[in-house]
Amino acid sequence: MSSTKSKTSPLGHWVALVDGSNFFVSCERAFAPRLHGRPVGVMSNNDGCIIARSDELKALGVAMGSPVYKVESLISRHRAVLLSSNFTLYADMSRRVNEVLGRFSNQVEPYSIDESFLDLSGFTLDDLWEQGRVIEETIAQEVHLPVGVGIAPTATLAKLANRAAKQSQDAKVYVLDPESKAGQELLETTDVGDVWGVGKRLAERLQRLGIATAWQLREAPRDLIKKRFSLPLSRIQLELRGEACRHFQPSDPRRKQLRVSRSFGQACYQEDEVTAALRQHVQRAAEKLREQKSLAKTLSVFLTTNPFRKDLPQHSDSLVWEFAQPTADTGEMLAAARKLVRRLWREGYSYHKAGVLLMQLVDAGQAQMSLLEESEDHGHRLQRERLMQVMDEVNRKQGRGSLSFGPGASSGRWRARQTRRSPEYTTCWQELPQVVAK
DNA sequence: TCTGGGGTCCTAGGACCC
DNA sequence: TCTGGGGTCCTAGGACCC
Repeated sequence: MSSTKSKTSPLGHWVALVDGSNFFVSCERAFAPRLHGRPVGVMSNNDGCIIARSDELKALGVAMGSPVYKVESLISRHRAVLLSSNFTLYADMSRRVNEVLGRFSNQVEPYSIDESFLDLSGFTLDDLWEQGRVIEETIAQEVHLPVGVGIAPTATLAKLANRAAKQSQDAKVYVLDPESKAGQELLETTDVGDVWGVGKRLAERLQRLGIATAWQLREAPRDLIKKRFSLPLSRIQLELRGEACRHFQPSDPRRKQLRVSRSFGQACYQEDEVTAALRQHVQRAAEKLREQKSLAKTLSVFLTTNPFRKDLPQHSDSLVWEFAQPTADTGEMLAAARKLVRRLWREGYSYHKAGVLLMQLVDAGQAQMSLLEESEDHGHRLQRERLMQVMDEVNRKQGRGSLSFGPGASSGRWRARQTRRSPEYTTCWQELPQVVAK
């Protein structure tokens, strides 16, 4: 994660990966003590499948991604709790974790909602163990979340260290020194498919060549890997050897594309229902775009039937719209999306999901406006920009969707089911936890 | 009845150019 | 009998991630 390719030394380059254990479930538990000690799961957006599991739920054999209807009887038999996902809460908890991490390093890279990389260069091996423990304890005390801390010379090794931390019963912290005996043993007992960046396909190809463990990948001839595989795997091999290839990313990179899509609560047969869903998605996408101060050159709309329903006719398609000029104007995007839906729509299919993608994003500040733009158009554009600002402001203060284009979105078949959502404990005044004195 | 959503990077191959 | 050889740019799709 630094560009220097120095050999590992106790005082060298160290990366920590801090990762929330069963993150979504732990966020729910932080505000609901009744959930401790019980099997708990968090469901995907449409209450469709399980996307987070407590240890107790894992122990019951409920797999990641299981469709809810398939495990429902098991759930009730064991008095397990399933909750709808509450991403507003999880995002806020994630922010709090990163706030704490900022005290331990001036290089913190949030990698996903539940994990962050930290630069811990300069510590000795002993100090690293201690530092890891302090990080873990501080987050437990201040944010009430359990985390695992993996520390190693490179990001790829830190991922493995993090796995080891989680597997050990009590520690929650693991420092991986790849030059040590213990380090070698860890790599020897790790399946190559469990290495970060080695998916199912690559793992199969590697196994056919007799490369079955992380250690064997590390020790494989460079030529073989370079010749037979892609650049990413070649980098992974170097990272396993302790040579950093992945570098710290700026703390808040602008997305290169934005997507908003949802499965419908119930299948939709009417074009106007799907259009209503897309209207919400476009507005949310435009909001995200303005949040990161970008403009989009193109917008794409897609819709699809339910691929699991083999008994129904299938149709899925997408179309791209190119704007005359890069834009972040919700109205302009809605108009484009409407035209695309009209062209995509086919009568007689039961649609299951629709979404919008904003692509070819450019920096709003540096966007090159057409030199031919008349001053009248320019005035109009500024007016629209102010309108968008006001809308964003209101929605930020009053809650998402308070102000929107077109009819309100409170109902409709496409609305996601969210039957068991927890309150927004930390981000909404109306839903603050209440303490009752007796 | 009921199966998530949102990203990134890389590569191959076509179109086009000289 | 003989039918170039590179470049660059773009896009679709694969693979992977959480």
